[in-house]
Amino acid sequence: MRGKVVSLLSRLCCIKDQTITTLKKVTIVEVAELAGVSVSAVSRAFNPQASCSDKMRAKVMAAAGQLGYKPNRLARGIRAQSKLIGILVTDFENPAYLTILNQFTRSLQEKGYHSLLINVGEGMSIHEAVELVMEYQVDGLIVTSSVLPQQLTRVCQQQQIPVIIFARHSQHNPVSTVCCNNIAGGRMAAERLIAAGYQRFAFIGGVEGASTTIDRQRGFISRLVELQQPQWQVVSGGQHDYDSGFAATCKLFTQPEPPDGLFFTNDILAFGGMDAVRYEFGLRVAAEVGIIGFDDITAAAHRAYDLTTVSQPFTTMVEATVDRLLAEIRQYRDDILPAIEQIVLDCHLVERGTVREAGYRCT
Amino acid sequence: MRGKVVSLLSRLCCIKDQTITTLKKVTIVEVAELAGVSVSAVSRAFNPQASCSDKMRAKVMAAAGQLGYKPNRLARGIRAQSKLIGILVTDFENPAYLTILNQFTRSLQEKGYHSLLINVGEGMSIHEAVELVMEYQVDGLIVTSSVLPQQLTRVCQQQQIPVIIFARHSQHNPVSTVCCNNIAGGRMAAERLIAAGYQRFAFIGGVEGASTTIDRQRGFISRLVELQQPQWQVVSGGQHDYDSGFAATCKLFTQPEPPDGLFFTNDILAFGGMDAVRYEFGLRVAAEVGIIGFDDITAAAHRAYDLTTVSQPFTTMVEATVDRLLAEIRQYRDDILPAIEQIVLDCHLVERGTVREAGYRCT
DNA sequence: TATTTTTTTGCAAACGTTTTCAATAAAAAT
DNA sequence: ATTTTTATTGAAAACGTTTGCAAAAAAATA
Repeated sequence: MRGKVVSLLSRLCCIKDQTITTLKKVTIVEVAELAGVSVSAVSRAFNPQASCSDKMRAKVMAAAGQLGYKPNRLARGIRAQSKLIGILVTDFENPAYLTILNQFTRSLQEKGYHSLLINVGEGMSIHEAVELVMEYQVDGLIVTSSVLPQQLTRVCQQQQIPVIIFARHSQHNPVSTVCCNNIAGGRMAAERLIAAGYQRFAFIGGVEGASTTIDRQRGFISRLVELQQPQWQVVSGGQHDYDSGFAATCKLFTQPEPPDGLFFTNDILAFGGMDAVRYEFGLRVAAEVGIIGFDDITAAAHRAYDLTTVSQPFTTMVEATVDRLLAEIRQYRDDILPAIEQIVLDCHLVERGTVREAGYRCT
Repeated sequence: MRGKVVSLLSRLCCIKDQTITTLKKVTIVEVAELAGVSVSAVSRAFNPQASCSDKMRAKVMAAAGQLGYKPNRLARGIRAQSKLIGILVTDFENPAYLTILNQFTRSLQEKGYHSLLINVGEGMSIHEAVELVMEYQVDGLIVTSSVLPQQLTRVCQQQQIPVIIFARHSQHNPVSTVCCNNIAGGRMAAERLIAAGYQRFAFIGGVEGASTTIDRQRGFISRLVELQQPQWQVVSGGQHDYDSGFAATCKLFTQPEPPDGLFFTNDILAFGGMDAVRYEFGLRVAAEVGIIGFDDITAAAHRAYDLTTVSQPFTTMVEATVDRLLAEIRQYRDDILPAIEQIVLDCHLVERGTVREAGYRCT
């Protein structure tokens, strides 16, 4: 670590004869004493659903305000709800997840919940992550971009902790999921590329085995086959990043008969592929090679890319996830076993500049 | 919300005569009973620093394992540490913050702490955010890309909650900070652009008033002045995003004598500016217009941008922040009042393709 | 072996809330 | 005015841990 450190000798305030003056934490009992009411009254005054007269509430709030009382949510959490939602994230490469995190945290906050963010990856398996959030007594769990082993969904169910899988689906696992119609998205891409008259197609995946990629590929290929396109291939970049897209595309274009209609499983890969096409092979994007991505991240609209892509309705997906999660929390509280819901939202193609116009006839 | 919902009627397991079979949560007392020891013994067995014989620990762990016991961190938190760190984030536009969040969460997890992520913005003022994390009894607080009102630092200090400001500094506020040497970064940019022979300079800021931007601008301009450059101007994009950079640059290039050496306060703005320069005005980047950004985000290395930029040492900055925060937590625990440290780390210029070679002489 | 020191253990009291239950007060109905 | 119903309150028992204190056990010393 290079750089310099400026150390200020002592704080401006709160020092008195070398000892620290700490403000003792004010609790519910101090408030009760000052207000001249019982401890339970104070508790009720702070809980909207509890039975408490307006007069009482006013008296308590006055005392609380005077003392600067703030409830201890940990203590509350050991009897009542923690108001904590665990959010499990694996993919920190795709900038879409910053947008998604923004929306999750905001939406949860609006509804009085807060986010315990867990980074699952090296040093933290999904198993450990689930155990961890359970130790924190979360009221619910959101799993993004990965899938939960069946054993873990069972554990959550037994503890009555609802789980929603975001942007993945898992057929054999009894758990609610929210994702977009990836198959339809793949079909749109195929149709658009065919309409533009491209003839040799390629699907470029990222991490192998992701349900999203499998669906997008399936949709893409099935539509190609339906429309009698004989020439297509499927390759995998390995990772969900720019370099993987770049490298996979380089490989494609050193073949004897390179493709001319490329569909990438996400925008980042598409950026890599596009840059390989134009800068490494000197081909004209759209005119000679059509490119479609998936996600519609912010940078897809940048002039440097101007990427035609299948847009995922992230905002509605997040909203649906939060709504569903809170609904399941309520149901568990009312001793109803929530049904499993697999919510699939429509995606749509955003036309930009990386695919030539439909109706193009090659000579 | 458009799309379809598939509802599965009932879960595969855990249903029995229309009622839910819940696994009662196993607590420390069940473990104690099974192991035939006291409750406190179990507690100590789970706390590494507590005095507990190996034999006892083994016995307890066996019983705990058999019952599937997991400690309740909320209950623990009301007497001991919560192991929760509040992370306040305002900027969800800049993809750098996804990287930063990745590193913060990972680093904290490695050290046994976990992240309470708060989205401060509309609906959640910084004031509310601080109050909120205090209600959750966080052991420490990290504030990214914004500055804390002095009143709030005092509150945290009184409650013995250490705070580190990340990527900002505040002179008049007694709080530890970690950032890079933004002034030096600005000077590097000036030197490099001058060396390449550009002559009319512009600094393009984002949100007004950010300490980082002020420093970068100050460093840039002061070096221009030192090297006797008479022509420079300062403009502000308003936001920290692509469109602001694009728009600000368009304005610059509709002046009678547009600049030819551009320094943007971050990479996203620079992307916007660069795209304006080449696609809107048809100028050649580097050859005709030099562009330098700040941050060195992933996309700066993409071939489509290949942006020369001042690199912030995010990894070391995060590490320094976490180290310092945990050190202050220990100090508070040992009744030492932590000193205020302002850690400033070196940044460096990453040479890419948006500035022509040094030594260029214009005709 | 007898004594001192150190380590390990259990008991019981916190920690700051919520919640059940019964009692009281207020309102509504007779 | 009396009874019934409903809303509000307080006392005390949870909730699942940690921790101070003292007793007991083990280890070290004489």
